[in-house]
Amino acid sequence: MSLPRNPAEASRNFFEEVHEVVRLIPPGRVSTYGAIAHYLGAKHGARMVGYALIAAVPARGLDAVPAQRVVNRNGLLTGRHHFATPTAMQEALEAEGVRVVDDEVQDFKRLFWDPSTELE
DNA sequence: TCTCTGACTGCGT
DNA sequence: AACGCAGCCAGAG
Repeated sequence: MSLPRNPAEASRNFFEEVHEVVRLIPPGRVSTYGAIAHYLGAKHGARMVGYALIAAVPARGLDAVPAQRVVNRNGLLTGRHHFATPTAMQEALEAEGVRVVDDEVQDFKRLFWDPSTELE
């Protein structure tokens, strides 16, 4: 599309894309900021994906945007501090059957869900 | 308008 | 293998 867009609208659109991808992550599976950024064309840094989630949860809610399923490339729950409580992210994951020990997703390599591969 | 910081990642030393 | 640096873009002071 060649419609002129304001910067504010462009970033809002990016947020929407992130929300949609995160929503596609199956329960009990996890993905990473970098994988999502790569799937969206890697135009935006992986940081922007995380930044989008900060706005995503308060706006759409954890039910609409399961942000707990997005961790960093090491499988660490780096964003737990942004949840209601420090343990909310871990509890949400464990409720789906994902084992979390010391802020680290167990069996991360097996549970990893890459949108570029799984979603085609 | 400039500067700093941040739910990150990959590459070079 | 470990550490440091730069790139990514947006929002706050």
